[in-house]
Amino acid sequence: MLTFDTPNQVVVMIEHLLKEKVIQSVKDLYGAEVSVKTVQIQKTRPEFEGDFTIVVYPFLRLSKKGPEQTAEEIGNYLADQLKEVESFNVIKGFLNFVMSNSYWLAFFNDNRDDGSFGKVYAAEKEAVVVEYSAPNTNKPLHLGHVRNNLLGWSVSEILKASGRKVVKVNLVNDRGIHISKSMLAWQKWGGGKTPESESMKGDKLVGDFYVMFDKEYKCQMVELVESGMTKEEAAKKATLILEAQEMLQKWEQGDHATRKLWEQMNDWVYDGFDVTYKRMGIDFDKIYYESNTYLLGKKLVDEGMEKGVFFKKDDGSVWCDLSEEGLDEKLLLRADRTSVYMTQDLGTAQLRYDDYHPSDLIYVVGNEQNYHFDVLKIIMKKLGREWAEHIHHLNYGMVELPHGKMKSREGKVVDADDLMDEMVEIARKTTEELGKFDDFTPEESAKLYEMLGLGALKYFMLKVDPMRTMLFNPKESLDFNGNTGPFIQYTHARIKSVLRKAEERGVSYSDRFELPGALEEKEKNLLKLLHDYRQTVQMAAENLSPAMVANYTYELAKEYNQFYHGHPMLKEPDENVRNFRLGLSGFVGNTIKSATGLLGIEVPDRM
RNA sequence: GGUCCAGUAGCUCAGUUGGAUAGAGCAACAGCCUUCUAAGCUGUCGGUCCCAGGUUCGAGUCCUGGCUGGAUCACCA
Repeated sequence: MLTFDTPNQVVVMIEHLLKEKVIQSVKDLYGAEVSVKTVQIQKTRPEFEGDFTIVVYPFLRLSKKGPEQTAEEIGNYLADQLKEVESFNVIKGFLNFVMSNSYWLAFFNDNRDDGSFGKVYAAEKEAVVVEYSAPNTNKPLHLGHVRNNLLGWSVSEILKASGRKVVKVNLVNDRGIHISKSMLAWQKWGGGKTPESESMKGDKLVGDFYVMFDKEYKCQMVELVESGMTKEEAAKKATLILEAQEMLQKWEQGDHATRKLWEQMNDWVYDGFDVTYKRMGIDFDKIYYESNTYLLGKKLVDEGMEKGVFFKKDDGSVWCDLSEEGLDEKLLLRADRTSVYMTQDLGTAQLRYDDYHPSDLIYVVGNEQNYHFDVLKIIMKKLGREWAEHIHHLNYGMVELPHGKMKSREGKVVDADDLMDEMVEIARKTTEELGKFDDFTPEESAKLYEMLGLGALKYFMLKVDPMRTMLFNPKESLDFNGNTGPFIQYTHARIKSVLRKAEERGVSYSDRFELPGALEEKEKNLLKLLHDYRQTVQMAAENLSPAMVANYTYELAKEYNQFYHGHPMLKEPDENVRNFRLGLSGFVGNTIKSATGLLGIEVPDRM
């Protein structure tokens, strides 16, 4: 999705070297040019001997020889020229290279203690702006926001680790007709209730009034329909909606009392959101408020009128004609001059561009808004903003529940706070059932449960490709075994435990190693996986996909557990082998910590 | 109806720009704790990669057409 403007020089990998040599070998052997793209390098499948594999089928046209012979010739060429290549074998059109032990050992020795292994912090000058969360001030955060927040935060961290400068921004949807609804409900039926008087989180209190409004509004509509109105008429004529509209206009005119109420209720909500964000572990570099940007949006609408790209209808409403693009007409300003969603987003996009002149603007927003972002891009381009080309909509699928969908207006949602509570509670129960660590203080235990519960939740949400609609089944999703966050956390704790024991026994394993003999299969597998980490981070950044990091981390943890099972360390008599395995464990531990860090998952030293 | 997205084991999901015999976890069943953490490891069972064509040395992956599911096409945000 994102392309790298500056090729990454810091991460020079053996794959690149192999590629270059293959291109050269084809040139020298067959006198033909091949592009970088046609050279495919992949990891050798476990059932064959080798570390890297090159597919030679694409070169047969040039060599005018059979696959085996071509592979043999290229293999000889590379084995001759690269000291890192130990040997090679050919199976059909597949050329498998075995890298030398000294290559793997050098990789191991050079990187195992590097705390920033796999990450590249050579920041570009221009930032990438990532918007996520974008809450609505009258709805408490729910399951959908959880996916959004985790995705946005993690994508930002991954981009940073890949060498980009990132600005994390939130856009608070703090104005509009929906806000008037909860304000009106509070005025009418609130009886002066406050978060303090009710001992409630502010966002929950305001959310309740929003639900209350909707309920009463529906009652009014039913009455009107019974008195002979059509449904559409009733929806427009109900006194509650008329009052809400009047309130919105008062707000836009800056009416003192209305503004004051609005500020007070918003403050309640922000206090509530802060608690949720903090617990979730996400943060922002900058917060935009729509109440500050919608006026800029209106200016852009005026600009569009002057440029003749928008037009006005008889009632005074302003529209943009998108029929050339195969779309409809889009409303930008109501007849009463109040702004709509698109107006605000035009303004925020402009403001954000002016603030940072970013190379890319990423919007983490659900896929139900694909149309909105298509339109946003088109309109910005019509206004002559060339940078609109760099707007990316990172859309993600909805989170569905086993029994139908969530409906926030009816209050049928999986609330983010409740969900976190539940996960942490399960972590507590599970740990207690396993009978672990009676020596933990209550504070230490609480911290561990929090880590595990949230780790399970985060991993569950992030391991799935963002594009997919995912199913959240509370019963099955809250598992702590298998492909889960706690499994990875457990692996880390296990590694730390061994290293702790080694230290207690005074075993030092910090030297560079010269390993006698060959690496064992599991050891080699681990080295290969660790070797992949840098590439995984880069790919995850390009694809804006935390799922790639999550799945990589699982593979690594799984491979380590297999290694752990069959390879003693502290009891290994050969000191050199023992120390190598301890060093390898440390390397894996560091990498797990680094990778989970990109996902916002903390790993404990004991569990 | 138009547009966009998805469809892989009973369930939840992996599957880097097309590459070798499509992989995990859960569930089910059978094993492994006096030995560095059993939240682990090993094994068994489980597949028409939605269907049909096409492209080519090669298709889960690309193209076309269907089928199924979801989203969207608001003076809600």
